[in-house]
Amino acid sequence: MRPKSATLTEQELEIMKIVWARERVTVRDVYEDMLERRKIAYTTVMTMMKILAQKKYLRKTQEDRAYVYQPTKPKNQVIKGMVREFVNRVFNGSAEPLLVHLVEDRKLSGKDLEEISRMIREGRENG
Amino acid sequence: MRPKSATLTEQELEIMKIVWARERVTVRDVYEDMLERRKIAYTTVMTMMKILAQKKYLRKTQEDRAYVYQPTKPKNQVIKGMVREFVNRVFNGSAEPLLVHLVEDRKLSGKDLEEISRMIREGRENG
DNA sequence: GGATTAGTACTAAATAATTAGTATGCGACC
DNA sequence: GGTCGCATACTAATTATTTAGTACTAATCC
Repeated sequence: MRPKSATLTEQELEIMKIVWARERVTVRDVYEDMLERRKIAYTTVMTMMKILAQKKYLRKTQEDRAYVYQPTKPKNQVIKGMVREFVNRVFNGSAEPLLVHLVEDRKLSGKDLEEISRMIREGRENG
Repeated sequence: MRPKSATLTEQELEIMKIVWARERVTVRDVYEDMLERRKIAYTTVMTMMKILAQKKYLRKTQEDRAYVYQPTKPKNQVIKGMVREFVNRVFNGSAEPLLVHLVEDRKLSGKDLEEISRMIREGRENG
């Protein structure tokens, strides 16, 4: 009865970050990337990527010996979904309290906010 | 080897929200609150609260027949930890991209940002 | 051609998270 | 005093997540 994660799990995200950064990867590519940061088995990476393919986050195409994996959804879209899920779960959907936390935690300064609000004002053509 | 959650899990958070809102609760209080939103067993709530007590999020004191539970950590502090964990995991620690997503997703308007940045400017005594 | 290498599929085991059943005790009520 | 309701402790089952081993295949190397 445990609910399946509606978004990417921690390890899935780790892998997707690598895939998005390179666009076209083999299991080996991802494996070697991850190995630099921690001990992990090749087959573990393979299993995770198979799951990501099942979940439609990756598309695989046979190419020479190994499969080549590519993301099916743009990073932006997926991350936005994760943010939305987080805001819903933790803040019941409203973003202001999140913002307050970020500021209190010095993740954002008033300067950052002004900068971004200026960006918004200037980049508002299509609404 | 699956890593234990460093922060509150989904259901744990659900319960903690109720506890924070009331400050002093019994299992039954939480159970009835949750029942309004979904089907759940009394013992399930009890198990979760026992876990939260083990994890030091709750403190229980015998009182009459049932235990009374109280939060040990303020909501603000715990939520801040969750935000931090999320920003680290998803955005490698930097908050600006999160902000951009929030704005793109219409969770925040330029007006919201300006408002909050004004609040910061005015409320900056101790830094 | 046999050994080595790199890849995949299949299988499975460990742990975390979630849910809940059963047994048991204690006070209230009749 | 027996029964009922409510509380807890203990136990356990289910599912998701993470990790990886084993067997097999195909290409490569000597």
